[in-house]
Amino acid sequence: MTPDLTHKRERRKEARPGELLEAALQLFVQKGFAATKVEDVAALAGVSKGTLFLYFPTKEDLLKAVVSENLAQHFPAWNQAFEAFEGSSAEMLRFALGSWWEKIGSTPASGICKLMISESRNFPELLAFYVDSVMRPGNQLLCRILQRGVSSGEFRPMNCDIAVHTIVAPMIFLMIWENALNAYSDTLTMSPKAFLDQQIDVLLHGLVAPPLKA
Amino acid sequence: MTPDLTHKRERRKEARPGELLEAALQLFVQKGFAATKVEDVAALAGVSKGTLFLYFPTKEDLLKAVVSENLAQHFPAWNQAFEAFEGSSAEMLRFALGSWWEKIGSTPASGICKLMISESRNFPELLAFYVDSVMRPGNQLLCRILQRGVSSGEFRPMNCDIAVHTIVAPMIFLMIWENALNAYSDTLTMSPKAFLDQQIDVLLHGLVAPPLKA
Amino acid sequence: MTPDLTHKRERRKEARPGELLEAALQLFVQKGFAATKVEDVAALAGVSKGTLFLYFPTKEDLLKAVVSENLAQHFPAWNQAFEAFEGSSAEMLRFALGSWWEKIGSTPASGICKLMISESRNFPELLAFYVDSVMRPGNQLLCRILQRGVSSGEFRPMNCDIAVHTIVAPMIFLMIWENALNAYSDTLTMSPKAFLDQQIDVLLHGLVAPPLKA
Amino acid sequence: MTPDLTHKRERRKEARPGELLEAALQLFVQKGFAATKVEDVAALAGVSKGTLFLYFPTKEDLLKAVVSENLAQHFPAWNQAFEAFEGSSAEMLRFALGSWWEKIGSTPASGICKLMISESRNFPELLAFYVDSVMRPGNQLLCRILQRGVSSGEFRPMNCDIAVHTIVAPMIFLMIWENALNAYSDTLTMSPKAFLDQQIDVLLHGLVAPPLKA
DNA sequence: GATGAATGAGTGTTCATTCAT
DNA sequence: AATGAATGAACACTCATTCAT
Repeated sequence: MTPDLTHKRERRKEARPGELLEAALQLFVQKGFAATKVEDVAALAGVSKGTLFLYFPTKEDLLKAVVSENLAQHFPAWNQAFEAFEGSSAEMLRFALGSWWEKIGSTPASGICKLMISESRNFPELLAFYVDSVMRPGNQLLCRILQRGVSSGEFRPMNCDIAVHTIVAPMIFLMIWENALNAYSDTLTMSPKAFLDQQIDVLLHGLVAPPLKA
Repeated sequence: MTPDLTHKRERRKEARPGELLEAALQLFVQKGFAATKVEDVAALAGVSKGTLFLYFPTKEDLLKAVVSENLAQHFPAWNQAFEAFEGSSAEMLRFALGSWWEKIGSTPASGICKLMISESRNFPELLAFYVDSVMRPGNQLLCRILQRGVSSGEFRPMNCDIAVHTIVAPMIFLMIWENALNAYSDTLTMSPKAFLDQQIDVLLHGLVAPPLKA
Repeated sequence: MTPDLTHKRERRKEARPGELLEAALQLFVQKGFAATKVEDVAALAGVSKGTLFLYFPTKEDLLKAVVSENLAQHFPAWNQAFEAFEGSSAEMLRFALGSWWEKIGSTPASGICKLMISESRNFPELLAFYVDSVMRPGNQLLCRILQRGVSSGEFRPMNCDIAVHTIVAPMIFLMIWENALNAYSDTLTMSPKAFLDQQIDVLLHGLVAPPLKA
Repeated sequence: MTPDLTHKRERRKEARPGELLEAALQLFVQKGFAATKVEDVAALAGVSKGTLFLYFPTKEDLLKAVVSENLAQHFPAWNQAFEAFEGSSAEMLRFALGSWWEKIGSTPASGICKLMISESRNFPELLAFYVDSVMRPGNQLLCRILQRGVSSGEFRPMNCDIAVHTIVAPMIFLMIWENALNAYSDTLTMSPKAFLDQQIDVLLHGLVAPPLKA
């Protein structure tokens, strides 16, 4: 009757793991790992409980897959962009944060951050994996941006390893805001864009007013 | 030594809730609410499972008590200190962060932050309570500090409601660092003090080097 | 023998609730609701504890199902039989009690009576349901039988609403005897049939000897 | 101050077991043995949980005491009344039921009947005790009344052992009515007195109208 | 004697995982 | 491959009983 039914089904079959991972990410971020039922994940993905176990042998394996599947394939491109960038270091920083917001911060992938915060101590290997494949590369990239600015004299001298956290903190803040506080959004509203803009401004120029030109 | 050990039982009775809350805070922060067994909380507090339920009718009530008991007796004193403070606004900001680090950031109470991030969506009333009794008062105090600096001309004009988050982000970052990442402390080391110092420096003066005096 | 044993699983699925209800009836009647463990019910039905909860969300729901499932499909047929009956009202009464004994009194369903007596005050809604679907219809049917006899002059005039209880009391007595006292059957023996026969005889003719015909 | 305080306290002390038994009877009848908490019994008696265990080593012992304490010291007097009775056997029957209603049926002691029905199979020794000290003596007394009537020609010949149950059934019916159905009293109303009167009338004279005197 | 804080065995209920269909 | 009925280990919570005060 429907000539492409078999085709559709095969497509679905191949899409299954992805749909399950998507559903799992959403629920794990929302309720936490322990409080999420595999049956709910399966239901959200539109399959039965048994099917989930066809693709992921245990709930913990599902978690691991959720984390590793969502992890930044972005670094190669970002590193390349860093090498090719021709503007000022301030512009580069602005570009980096903007790109991060577009690819990660504003997407469901930002939930991984909350997930790691919540579950890191229950799954240390997962944390190690996350540190190695996300935190360290990310910090290194930012560090290189800062050092570029310092070398060129655009930025003040600084301990870049520490200063990196100054850049990272508001990113984490935003991801937590999006994924943990939106339940209370009636009174807690904030425009991420406006926040990011002001944030970069403060980062670059500080809170202190410049001395009046004499 | 302690001559009134005769009333051991009664003295214990008064100490119990506190000991249980301490144990619960530790385990809830470490493993999350759902993954923590009430029996483990009781054992860590040195009592039996039944005893816990003598003081907290349900596990959820225990969580609520953990959050509310650890919250913000500090604001009255902090608000007073703000009124009485006589130095510059930059010094006031430094003082505020230092005081926060001493009373909260470096203590087990900092775990509440991770706890709220992890459980906010499962317990919206708890989040509401936290927002009302911690986040809002805290933001208001910081906002007033910023406005004081702007009014006196010490700080640049700014949207203080947004800028507050710039102050808060590294505080949250530190609390998460302490309570979520310490499992990986071998490679992730950071001196909170050094971070805070540099953080305030950047906040005040920005990353950009000042123009050379002509 | 049974060629369709291939669908064993599905056939079981349909049989499960019934088997569980049977087991629950037996144990609830024997030990009481509170003193019966769901695990024992499940074991008696030949399934695991978890399976029981697949069919009945709580122990209390199981109790409700036990009561409602065992109730009074008999009234339509009995009412019909009443309309069609052609003999004397004494014969009708004899027939009614005999039919009740056959369908209810001598079967496990008679245990519902003890169950209701024991649990009525803990589950008032259950009692309401029982009153509405068993006691009231039953009393009404008996009342109509008595009124038929009074109308025809076969029975003495009487307050039928009260007299009904005179018919019902020995029925309850028998059901209690069967379900509560059989543990002591060594010394407490009674032939229900003989009791019922004599009972009807007394009901019809009384204990008092008829005056000698002069 | 109050000179008889010590006296009062001693009186209370001696009254304790009785108050506890009274409370236990009420709650056991109301909720069943298993569903009754010893703490509730103690509270209803106005003492603490610990005190109850001072008088009754276990909950089961409390049940046993409740049953045995409430058991008929009435038989000696009743047996005596039987010997001395001078009226007709019909009058004697009427007197017996009236006396039973006054001393037992209309008092909290009637709850023992429901209690035995509910718990007999969980506590066979208790049932044995009840059968020996209540049921058998009671049946024997009634049996003798019936035989007296048969011997004198006042009653028709009958199998008294069976006929006894015909007398007993409405008594049990009344006790159950009082102790199990009163939760539904809105629609289930019945005057015990009226019921007993009509009951005796039917017992003596039957439902069947006497043949018209020719 | 009286109390009530403490205990821990016991029970209702959940849910990750298995496997016959 | 997909299903969902079945399982049973695990956990929150209860309550009879104990015992220090």
